[in-house]
Amino acid sequence: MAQAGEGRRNGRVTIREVAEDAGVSVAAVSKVLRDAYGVSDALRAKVRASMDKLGYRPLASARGMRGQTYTLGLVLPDLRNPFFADIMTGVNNALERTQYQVMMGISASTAKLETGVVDSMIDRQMDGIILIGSTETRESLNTIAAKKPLVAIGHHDPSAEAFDTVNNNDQQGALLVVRHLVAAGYRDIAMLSLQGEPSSILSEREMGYRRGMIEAGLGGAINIAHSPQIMRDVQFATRRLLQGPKRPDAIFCWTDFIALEVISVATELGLRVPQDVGIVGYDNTMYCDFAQNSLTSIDQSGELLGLQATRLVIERINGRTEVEHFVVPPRLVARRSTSRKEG
Amino acid sequence: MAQAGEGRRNGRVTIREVAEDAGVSVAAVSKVLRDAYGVSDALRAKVRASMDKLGYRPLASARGMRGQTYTLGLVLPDLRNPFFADIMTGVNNALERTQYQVMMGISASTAKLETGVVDSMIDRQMDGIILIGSTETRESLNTIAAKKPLVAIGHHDPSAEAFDTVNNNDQQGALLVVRHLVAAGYRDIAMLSLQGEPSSILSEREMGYRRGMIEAGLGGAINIAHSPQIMRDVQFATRRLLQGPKRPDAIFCWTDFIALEVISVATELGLRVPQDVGIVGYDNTMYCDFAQNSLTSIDQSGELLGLQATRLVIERINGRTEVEHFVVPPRLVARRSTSRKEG
DNA sequence: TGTTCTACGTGTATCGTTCTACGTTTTTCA
DNA sequence: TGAAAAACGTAGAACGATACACGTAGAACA
Repeated sequence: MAQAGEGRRNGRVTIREVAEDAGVSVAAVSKVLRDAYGVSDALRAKVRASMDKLGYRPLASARGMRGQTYTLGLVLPDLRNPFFADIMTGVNNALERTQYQVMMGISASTAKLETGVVDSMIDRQMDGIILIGSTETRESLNTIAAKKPLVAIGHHDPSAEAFDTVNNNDQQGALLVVRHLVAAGYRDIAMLSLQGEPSSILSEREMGYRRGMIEAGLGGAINIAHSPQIMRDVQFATRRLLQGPKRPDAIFCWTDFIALEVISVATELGLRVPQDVGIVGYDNTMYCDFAQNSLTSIDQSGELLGLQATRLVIERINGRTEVEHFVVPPRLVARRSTSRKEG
Repeated sequence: MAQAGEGRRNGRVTIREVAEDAGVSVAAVSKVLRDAYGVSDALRAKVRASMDKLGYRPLASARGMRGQTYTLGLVLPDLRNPFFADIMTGVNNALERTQYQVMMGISASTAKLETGVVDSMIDRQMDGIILIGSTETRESLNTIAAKKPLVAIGHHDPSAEAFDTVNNNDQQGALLVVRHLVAAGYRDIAMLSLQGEPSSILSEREMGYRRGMIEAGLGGAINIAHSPQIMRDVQFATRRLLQGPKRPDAIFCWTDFIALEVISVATELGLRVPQDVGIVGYDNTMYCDFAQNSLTSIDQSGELLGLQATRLVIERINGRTEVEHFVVPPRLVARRSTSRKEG
């Protein structure tokens, strides 16, 4: 029914045409658009009717010039870890009834790329930014926060003032892992952590691991290996651990899919999981539940994290300035990969 | 050393300040920015120096008002399937040396959400759009293509004129699967396909499966089950297949992680893979290679698909109007989940 | 009836970039 | 050496939505 016709640019209807059609001023239409103060119900209805009739959609670029773009930026470390899908579900749920849209970018877990993605989100006038697993320094984050409302998921900095954080208690999560393994009879517990730019999540998990080991009187067995997120390197690091002089009888891996690879390597080396070696992951992603994996893992409620982060960033867009740090308790989900008894 | 100072809006440096600093006109700076015709090397160097000095970054909203935003939109069906990470790698490689940035959205495999995401990308003036696994009709896609350069990955429509497509030959892929299974001695081969809005990829794969079965003289054993992408439903559908009156001795699953769940259910039912039942996936994602899965799958070169799609969309942005349909041959990667001999 | 207040509408300058139309300088070639 | 063409640079008007500052009508109060 596009009777508008007038549309010059790509057939797009402008706010002017809506105003004309509804017989009101351009500014009145803008107010309806923004749910701003000073619009009667009658006028609102009239304007909405015209918008529907003409199929009007506000142009984000034009809005961005003076106001908001109603876009949030979400930066993921990578697309291979299904844990981020859980976070995304929470974000989408939080955005359900708002007029915000989320756009995602990938940082590939490097500060350089992350900076590039964040800068380009700022250039694109995103109203707020959610950063998952950031590897940037606090100063960088403060710089970003000075420009846009910022919430970091998976970044421990409880004294940060300029941006909010949303986390599970990673140190406690790692502690739960060690306690669980010790209770199951494992003693030489190694940890396989991520090599690369320092991340506060990982140092928290490593700290929790150390604390747990010391608490159990196993301080002498502390053994942290590091590997990049590349399969070849993970295999290499795992072989080194399992074929070394003092073979660990359990490996705590920093995330699930690394743990799955470790199971794979252990199996190929002729070791039985969980009898010869117990394996634990982190994030409790869906792959843990498959019978062939049955991987013990830590659940950190990704969906809740995403939901809270979104709430926080929108609150900041709406003017909140006091900082808020949200923390979820982790929960251990025991599966076959650590059940020595039944093995 | 931000000597600009003047910056009114959020301390942002504008093109005007760059021009002033470099002692040239605003339009000259714009030309440098766009690599446009009519700029001497000397001027270009001068302007670039000023941009670096002031830390200037063009504002996408302002660019969008008259020109391009240098942003591509990439729509993924979901974040749980690691196959899309491969495509993303290809996209990023193709964008390496350009000034384009990619922003991702999620369609959740439903036409309604997909439309919402695409519309919001058009509102945000993305210069081009890449759609993965679209479930929309050809008319919808034509409507989008009328507004923005469009490339569909994983959407078979060889007679489409308004947009390009990039695919692997899904029918042949499924054919390879059936031939491989038959050669390995399987006969009652079932297929587990996706339930939901019709997708051309799946109908191609189903077609290939049927053709393969008929070709092998197994037309009578054709058996296609459908299940949504929800674990509970996949489990239910798998049990129904494996506990039904005529138990298949092989199951071809439409994507890898569904196949992994099928292995899981089969194992829990006391069936041995591959002896009692052979399992095949599609996409050859990294999980296939894990020893505990060792899943036979079809490789469709996600990285290449992403690279080509990006090339095509940029070509369209630069003016190409003739349609191009790019097809990659699929390749079967045999693993233990179908090797009956050694089992 | 007049005054003040409040709720609601409107006109228009403005945001930062692109790009057209034109002006000026340099090069080419007979 | 002169004319034409090529190369380069500039001014300033758009683009579409926002939000400020203002205008107006009606209610409340005395």
